[in-house]
Amino acid sequence: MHDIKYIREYPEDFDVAMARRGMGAQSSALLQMDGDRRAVQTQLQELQAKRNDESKKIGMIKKDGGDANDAMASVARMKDEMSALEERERTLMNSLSQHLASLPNIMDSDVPDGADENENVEIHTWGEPKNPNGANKMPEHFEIGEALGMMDFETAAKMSGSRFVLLTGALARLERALAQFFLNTHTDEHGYTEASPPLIVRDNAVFGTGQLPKFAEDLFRIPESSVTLENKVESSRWLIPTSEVPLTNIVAESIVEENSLPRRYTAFTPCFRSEAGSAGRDTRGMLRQHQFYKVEMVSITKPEDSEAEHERMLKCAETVLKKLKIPFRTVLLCSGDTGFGARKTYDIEAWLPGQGAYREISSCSNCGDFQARRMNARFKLEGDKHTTFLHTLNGSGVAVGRALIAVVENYYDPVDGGVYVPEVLKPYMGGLEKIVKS
RNA sequence: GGACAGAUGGCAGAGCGGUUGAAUGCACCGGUCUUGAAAACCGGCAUGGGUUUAUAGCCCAUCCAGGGUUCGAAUCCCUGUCUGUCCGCCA
Repeated sequence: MHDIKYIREYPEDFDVAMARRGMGAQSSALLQMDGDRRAVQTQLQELQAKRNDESKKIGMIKKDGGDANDAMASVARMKDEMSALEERERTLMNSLSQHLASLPNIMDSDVPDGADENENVEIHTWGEPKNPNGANKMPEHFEIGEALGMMDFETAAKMSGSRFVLLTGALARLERALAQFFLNTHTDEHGYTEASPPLIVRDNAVFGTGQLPKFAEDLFRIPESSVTLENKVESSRWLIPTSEVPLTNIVAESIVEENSLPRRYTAFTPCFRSEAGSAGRDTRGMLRQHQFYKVEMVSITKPEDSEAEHERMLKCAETVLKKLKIPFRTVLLCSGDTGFGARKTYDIEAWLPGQGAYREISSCSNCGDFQARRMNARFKLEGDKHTTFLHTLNGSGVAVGRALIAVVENYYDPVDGGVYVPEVLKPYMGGLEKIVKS
């Protein structure tokens, strides 16, 4: 994990921005830390310059066969002071970086204030929810799936524990059909480049997207250790919690060509989450699993383009739900519900007749330059001497497991307990019209 | 898993422990020449940081990463990462 590029002038409202995140004032402490660091650095650099001069002299004297003892003694005198300064600089830089790494992203000014998800703001709705008030008792997806004999939680628990599911037959195929449909739509119609990324990543990748160091407990860790002569070195790799991680890290540590922007990637991958701390929530069914499939969209843009790209991405996600004819609503997350790395987030919530509620099926976030700073991802404007941090965005397009739930509940036929196949999925289901108990 | 070899600027590719941020070629940008183009010739062409009103100058750092030896490291030593080749195993 490298040092995060820090801000030199904190904007007046930086402390206000942090307060919206429930954090105390930061700017004066940061400026102080940075000032200290720079003072030490300047001192050190002056010494280094002197040392370099002396060393060059020694080189020249020795070349001519002269006596360089005076110059060597002079350098020797600087040594202690230099190593002390180096040590101090390292310490100061480390604490500054660590501090910066722990700070959340600054939210966009149009993110509404609010404590939690109850204060998110509805932007719009689409479609006619079946059973809008939950007046009629309608079955939930797990009741439908279990009755069909194609959704088996017990068998999955036997081999893997809780929060896993075994799909079989037409429901297993439905999952694959959804993924295919999403991917094809995003690549063929929305201009995304399909990627098939690694599912296991290193520390720095997860740090770059912001899940580390703060949210390590939400991830599945693969411990690794290598034994060296002196000691045992512990390290880790991580199962990706979302393909946002590998897709965004495509541009990590690089300076991309301006004319290659915006870059848009989509991938269909499993996602792994420990779900630590969510004990007791959504325990029934496959709404909240340790492992689920998701089609993800990631965009890399210039700063001035990220807002428009965010709206575009949201439309791409909404489009697949419209094509599936799943009623949904779109909400703008309030300050209390906006994630650590996001500047602004829209959630799309699909209507689930069995629950009589809208439930999250997609989350589209503009991260601004937050992730780019962490992973040092830049581009260079034509004619500009310096590089500029990119903006990164990610969105589910959409969660496959939850889309399956939505299809099962919205296309349920109470007459025979079957599930109609949505029109757009039929080509992927071998023309099957309806999933019924075999 | 075992045994070797390697990692240098956008690319290719030099580099004895000493004024090397780094030869040379290609690519790219600007100019001269030309009716225009090509060729030829001339010039420019990394990133981060410090200082500074300055994207002027000066300075520091960076030749995969982190340590070390040394007055001085791209060059020597150690560790890690990655790449290549061979062997073993394997979807």
